[in-house]
Amino acid sequence: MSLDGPTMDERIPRDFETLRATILDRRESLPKRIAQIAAYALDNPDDIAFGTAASIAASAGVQPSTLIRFAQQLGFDGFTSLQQVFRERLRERNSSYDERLQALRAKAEGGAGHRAIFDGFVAAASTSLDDISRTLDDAHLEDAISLLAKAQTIYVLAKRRSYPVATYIAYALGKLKIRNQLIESAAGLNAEMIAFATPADAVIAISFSPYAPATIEEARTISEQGVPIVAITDSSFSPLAQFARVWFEVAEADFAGFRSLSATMALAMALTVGVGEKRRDMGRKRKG
Amino acid sequence: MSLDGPTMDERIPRDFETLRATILDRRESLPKRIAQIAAYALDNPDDIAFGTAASIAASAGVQPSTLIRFAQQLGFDGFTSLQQVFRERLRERNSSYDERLQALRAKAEGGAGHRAIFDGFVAAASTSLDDISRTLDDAHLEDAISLLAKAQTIYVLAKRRSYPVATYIAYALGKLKIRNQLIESAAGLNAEMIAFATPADAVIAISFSPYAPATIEEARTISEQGVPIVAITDSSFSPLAQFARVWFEVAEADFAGFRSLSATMALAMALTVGVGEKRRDMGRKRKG
DNA sequence: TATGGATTGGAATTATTATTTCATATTCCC
DNA sequence: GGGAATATGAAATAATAATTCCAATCCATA
Repeated sequence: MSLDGPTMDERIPRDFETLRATILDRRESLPKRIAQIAAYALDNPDDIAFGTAASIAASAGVQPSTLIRFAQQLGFDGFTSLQQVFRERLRERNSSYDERLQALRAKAEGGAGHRAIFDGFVAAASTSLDDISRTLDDAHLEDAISLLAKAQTIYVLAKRRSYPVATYIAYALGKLKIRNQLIESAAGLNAEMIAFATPADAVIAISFSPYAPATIEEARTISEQGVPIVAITDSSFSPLAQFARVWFEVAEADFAGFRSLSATMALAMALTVGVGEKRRDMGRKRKG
Repeated sequence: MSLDGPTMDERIPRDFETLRATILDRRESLPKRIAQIAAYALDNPDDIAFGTAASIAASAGVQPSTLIRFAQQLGFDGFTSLQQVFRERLRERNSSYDERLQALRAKAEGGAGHRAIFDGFVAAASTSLDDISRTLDDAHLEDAISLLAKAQTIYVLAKRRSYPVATYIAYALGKLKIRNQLIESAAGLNAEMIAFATPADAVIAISFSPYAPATIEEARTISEQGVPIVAITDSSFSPLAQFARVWFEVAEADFAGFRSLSATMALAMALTVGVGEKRRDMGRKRKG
């Protein structure tokens, strides 16, 4: 009475991720040889995309007919339509990292419309991330996190272009329930705010060339009070570097006169969440 | 005497880059139809990798036999072996990009130290950028820029996690000498600020789930005043979307509970600089 | 351990696809 | 402008690959 078959309303997977999920889901209930080809398909998706039914079957150690049964069991009408999904997957994943960046840059430079601008910013952000993940020094990261984790209050100091990073740090520290103070210029009370900082506190200062004079001045003042500073800046000649206990050099790529913030943001978040984690560890040790 | 043919020592390109160079090199000396398919091949390498001789030929506007002649002229013995090169390219480039991100994610998940946290944020940012550059709709971008370029004042509305983006937009608009107003909560005068906005202005509103109620309320008020809104949000169900004239869906990857901002930042910068450019064009037309 | 149903292997068949061929058109050189 | 060499189009042919079919095997159940 019950008539199974392709006319049933079982949805046939159109994209690779759905297909993968479907296969994983049914894994247990599949016959031995079908399961064998299913495993092969998930392990060697490229082979499915490029091979012929015969070659794939041979590699997986089954008969071509089994491969077709596998496809049909998933709701496709044959191997060919199953293969389409595997090919689509390769198509959609765009070029290798380098090719991708090259393509973006080319589009950004050659292209006419506003899409080119967008591509330019994406390329700049990618380049910056690439760069920082290669150059970041693990030891500096550890040092900075230790230093900040010990602070009673973390002051965050940044102006102009770096200010968005500062606000994100303040937001994240707040969510992690870490006492912090964003030094903003709005009310003109910076000097007073800074005066409260003691050597038991710490500062995250962010400034890039051309360095906002106010940031540098405030960093000087605060370091003279004996408050340790973690600096994020763009060169070892940066005036910030000389006041800092630990400092990071972050090279952000720019486009259309605006530098990316992606690398700085990633570092800022790592510092923030790192401090949060360290604090939890310290709390546990003290109690335990 | 001179015996041309496949036995000559002309090297047949085995990898895509060599092939590309070879084609570019001979471009001038190729017959019309062969040149036509050569151009098509370099412009649509994916089609060559997956299509059939007939389908490719049709897309390129030539006969299948021409496609084969093209392959032979490059030293291959037929279309099939030429196609191999295009397939190999897809295979290789894919693994490199995937492996890259997977490696980062693996390090982030497996790694012990704080470096793992950092890698996690870099991976999240990369993924987000990757994603947005695939999904961003060019037409929406154009619409949004046109709309904003016409505005007398651009209001920027964002709270909490989105606030850093808003501050960067405000900074960039300021540098481009475009009149703008950041709607901040500090002084509690938001309602008064918003009341100044007219239909001749425009708003960039940014909010992600969980949507800050204040942002939604302010967006509603301002849209009821007839001020057009460009929204950046994370889902078509977002309450922001319903008030917006144009809206962008940006899916940011997250790590350790904090979402990346890299994709949103890239989009924000593209909008800002796009508006700056459009304004300059408009000014030139009016004068000329 | 017999029996029915599901699963599998392998060859036969059908379909699709690459390649070849040949007539026609175009180009280039004398 | 004429003729040879080259290039192109279109259909015929050859090759390759997908699919189907049926007999053999396996497995669970009575």
